[in-house]
Amino acid sequence: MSLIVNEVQRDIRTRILEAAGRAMADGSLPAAPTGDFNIEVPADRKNGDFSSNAAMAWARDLHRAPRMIGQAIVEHLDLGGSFLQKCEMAGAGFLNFYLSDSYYAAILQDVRAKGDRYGRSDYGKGKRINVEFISANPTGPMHMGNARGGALGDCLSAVLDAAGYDVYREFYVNDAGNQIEKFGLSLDIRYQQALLGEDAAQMPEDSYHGEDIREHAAAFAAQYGEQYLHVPEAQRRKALVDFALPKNIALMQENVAKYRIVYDKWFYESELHKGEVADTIALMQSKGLTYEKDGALWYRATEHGGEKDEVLVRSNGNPTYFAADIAYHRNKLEVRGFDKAIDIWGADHHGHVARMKGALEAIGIDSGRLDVILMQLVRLVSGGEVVRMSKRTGKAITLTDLLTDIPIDAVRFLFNMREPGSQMEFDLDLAVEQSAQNPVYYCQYAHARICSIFRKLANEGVLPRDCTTQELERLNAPEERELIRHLSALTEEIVGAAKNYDPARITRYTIDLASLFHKFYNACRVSVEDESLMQSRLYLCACVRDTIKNILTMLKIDVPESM
RNA sequence: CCGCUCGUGGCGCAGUUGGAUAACGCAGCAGAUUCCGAUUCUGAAGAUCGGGGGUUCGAAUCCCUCCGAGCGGGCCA
Repeated sequence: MSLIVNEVQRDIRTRILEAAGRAMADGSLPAAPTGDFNIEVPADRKNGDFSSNAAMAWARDLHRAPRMIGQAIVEHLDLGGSFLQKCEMAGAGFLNFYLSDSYYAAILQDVRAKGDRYGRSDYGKGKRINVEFISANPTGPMHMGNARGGALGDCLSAVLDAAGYDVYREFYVNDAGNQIEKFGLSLDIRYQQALLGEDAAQMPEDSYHGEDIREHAAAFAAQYGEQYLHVPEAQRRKALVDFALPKNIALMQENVAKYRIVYDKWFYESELHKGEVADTIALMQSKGLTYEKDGALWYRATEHGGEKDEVLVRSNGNPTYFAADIAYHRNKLEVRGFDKAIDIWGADHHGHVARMKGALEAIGIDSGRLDVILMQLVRLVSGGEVVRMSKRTGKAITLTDLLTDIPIDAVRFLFNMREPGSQMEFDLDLAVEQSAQNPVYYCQYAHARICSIFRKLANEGVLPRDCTTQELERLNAPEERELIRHLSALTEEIVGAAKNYDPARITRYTIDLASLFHKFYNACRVSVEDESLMQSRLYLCACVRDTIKNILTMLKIDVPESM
């Protein structure tokens, strides 16, 4: 990856080292081995475009005051043939480097040359990553946690893809185990109640009490009448589950599609129960990781960092969710051979993380290959107050409700404005607002405004043309420089978002880009007499337009040319 | 009781492997502009970075401790 920003940083590093070498050679600095140092972008632009702490970092190695070392480096520095214009020492010994005009022109030419690939990199080196997200229980409607998980998981996947990973999106369908039995039981009782009256059967405390269960049962009763009342219980429940589960899964797939998420795979837990769960349990037994107690099979978790031992197979013979999950992760990392698995879970599952990783280690899989992103829950806010129930249905707000009320663009963007671990509020009023207050609208508007400039000038007979480096170097107003510097940071920003599993960096980057564009727009008129300057500014506009388009397209958000 | 996550102006939040005067937006105050698309800009004010200790040239960031919030600690998932 030949990023101009990275090249300059590497260049600064070698030039500092060369200068230090010369200073040591002529006795300005004592000759001694020196440690590591940083090149960074200072928070305050007054301190240069790049800054190094070399003089401070070496103070101890060389037994000299930081400022004295810095002075010697500056005096021996050779900036010939670089994008660097000058270097000054400041503060406690910082070496501040200033970029030359040619750097800014080079950035713009780079953006245009890369076109719709600008921002992409090969940082991830094609490593295969499985990102599993949403993975809602198919026993009921999807909720707000699934909404955030969907926006986060899909945009994170997009970011990882742009950073050069081979990304595989996966939805884990828990269509087996305890909760399915509970689902069948709940449907069964509602079915009997539907036909025989409310008193026919009692719903246990821990069954599913949602209205959706009643609706499924009623639909089933309407279709089959009483014919299932007199068959064995197990057969009746199976028929009910076979009736309702596909409907729930279909609804999930419908919602997910509306959300613009395309999964590479819907992985059914039931597939694992055809052998892999048993194999995994057998593997654990063969490794001596288990023992029997009270008729159940236990895993010695305490010997692998756990706080207490865990049940793998219940005394009734059914494997636990934990056992299936071990098999599932073994499937991802060993059977299918992904380099890495990323799971997005609700924060309430955090207790499961250490258990899961411990179990992977115990069966010989490097637990570092599993990363779990814990996501805090979301509260919906409207009119400054927390909203719990849907106004229309009077029931808890589902993902379906959200997607019918709020534009998908807003949902995808706004759920990615905070890092996953922070608990956030989702402002329903803001999400539908068509104004600069709404961050998505603000970013889309910047793009539309640029398109409008091109349209207007085209009507006047002005068509954009290529610009020479000298022309682009004329873009030296502070607003133009800020904007170009921000453009140059995109690739690094995407890599940073990938490294930290935090797509919020990209939404923030885009807001800043739009904001810097508006500042430029107000300070520097594009349509001016000076043809050469106008073309340079059009060139900059095109770079901003294409960059916004690249990002929004990456996040699967509409990029309107007018609005 | 134990464990995990988190505490940054009135509100919402940024702060990368420790770096320069803790950034930005909203509300509010004073003013300018209202010209390519419904704006935008400038200035002032506002923070003991939850409290206290420690590590060092240097801490919002790392360590300890206390306070507060949220969530966990099932043969639930």
